[in-house]
Amino acid sequence: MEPGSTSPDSQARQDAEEHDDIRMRCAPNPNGPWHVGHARMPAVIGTYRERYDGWFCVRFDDTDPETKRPDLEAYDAILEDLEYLGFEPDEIFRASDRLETYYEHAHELIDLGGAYTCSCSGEEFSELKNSGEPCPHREKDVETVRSEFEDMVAGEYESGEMVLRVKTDIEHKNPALRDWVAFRMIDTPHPREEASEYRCWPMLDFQSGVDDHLIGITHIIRGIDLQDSAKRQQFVYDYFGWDYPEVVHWGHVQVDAYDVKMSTSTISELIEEGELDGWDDPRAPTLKSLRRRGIRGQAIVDAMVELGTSTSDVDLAMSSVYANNRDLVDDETDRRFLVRDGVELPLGGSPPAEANPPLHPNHEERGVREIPVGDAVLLESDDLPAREERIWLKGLGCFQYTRDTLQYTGEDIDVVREGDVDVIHWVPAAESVPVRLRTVTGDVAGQAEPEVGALESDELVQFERVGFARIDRHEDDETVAYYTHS
RNA sequence: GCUCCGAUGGUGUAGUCCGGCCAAUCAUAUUGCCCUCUCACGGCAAUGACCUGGGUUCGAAUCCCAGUCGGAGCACCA
Repeated sequence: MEPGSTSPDSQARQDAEEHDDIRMRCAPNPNGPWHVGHARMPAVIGTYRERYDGWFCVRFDDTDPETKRPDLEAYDAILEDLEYLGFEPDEIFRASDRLETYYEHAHELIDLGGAYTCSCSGEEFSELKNSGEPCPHREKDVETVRSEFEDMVAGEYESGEMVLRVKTDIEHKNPALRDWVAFRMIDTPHPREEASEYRCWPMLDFQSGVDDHLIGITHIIRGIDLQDSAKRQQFVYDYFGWDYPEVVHWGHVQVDAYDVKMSTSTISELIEEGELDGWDDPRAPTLKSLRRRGIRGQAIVDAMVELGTSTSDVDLAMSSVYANNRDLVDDETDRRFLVRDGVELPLGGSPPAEANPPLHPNHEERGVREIPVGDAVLLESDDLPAREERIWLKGLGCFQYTRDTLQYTGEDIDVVREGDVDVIHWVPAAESVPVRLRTVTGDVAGQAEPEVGALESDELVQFERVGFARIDRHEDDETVAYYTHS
């Protein structure tokens, strides 16, 4: 996979021929459940794994106990999100379990003359670095560096007092690559008990670079924000005589259809403030939310794979996820009636006592619904007929709106086929069940046909002329459903 | 300031490496028609794009240069 490649298929196929094995990793920072954008990595590497008989692991890069402090619940939340998408990692690592390994490699690097301890303040060093000048610590002898690094590992420095830098090229034309920090001191204990005693933590470029080699990663995909990482890590790989994996950088993903910014910290704050109910609030652009809305993980995965791996930023249209999902569920989803903000109209003219529309128009063998009609129905306000207008109540028959009453005319379906009578959905005013439909833009109240009150939790329905929804639960006074899409 | 990277319809993508088969693929979206007791599913059709300017060439979406626009890094974040 060469940088700039935009053809996942042809590229990966070519790569598969060059390597015995395709080994990839997904390296999340466990700071919360995943938002929609996070699905891209597992979608792509998971699909490649299946396609080329490869391998992938999840490696939690949790090496900053302070600024990017890991959330203990996020480790499992992320694995659940992964499962929802339909993938199981071949192996799971936590960087915070592997500190000793990083220390060993740091020692090795020091002995090779590839690193030095430095007590410059960030500001001081930055100034020197920007003018291409080495700091006085760069020429320390190996013995001193080794002993100072051991003191770092032993926790004998405070945060900010000492770092270990990789000796790269202080005059490199790209300032981003000059003598970068490999280890620093952090006073705050890691939230994981197993790692809480460590104070000397590796930076991403060191940790990730070492791990990618040790784990045998052959292909790395990462964001353009890390486009200098490979060049930085190359210095370490050169010291150790390692070959760097193939790298692809891709741009950021934006998702339309949401008011809420797709950012873990933003969503987290909104939940904190009570603006959102939780990570699975239908208004949140998270995987937990899509799951609760009844969207199949596969629909998301397919949409993500279609985005490819271009280095430019891309917009994911939720409509493409919805289109994929509709394709997946339409055939097996039963139809039901739901009337939002219903307006009650009395019936006259002795209509049938019960309506029996099919559960699915393309599958009559699945049977019919039983909807008692009663003396009055609810219609959506947009569907209200004009005076003397005829409408066809779906599954029931033709009615004419006369003197504030819907009078049954007993006409047959030909009036619809002739095209001058609109077909609309309805529910009985007396026996319908209250429904709260939770949507991306907020909750909507409605009434559904009686059988909806007995549907299993987790069942998907299509409310005719409204859209798909997942039955979430039945509370005392209402059924709660999550709107999937139209 | 220094350093990287990118630019095909509303969105995503194919084609770019190896110039002609591209008056540009497919999907989605939108619109219209057909089917239908749903504004679902299915079928048909329409709309709609190679950032700009130079250069090389018989020929450029594709190669070269410049510009414009956009993104990213230069953290003791990931």
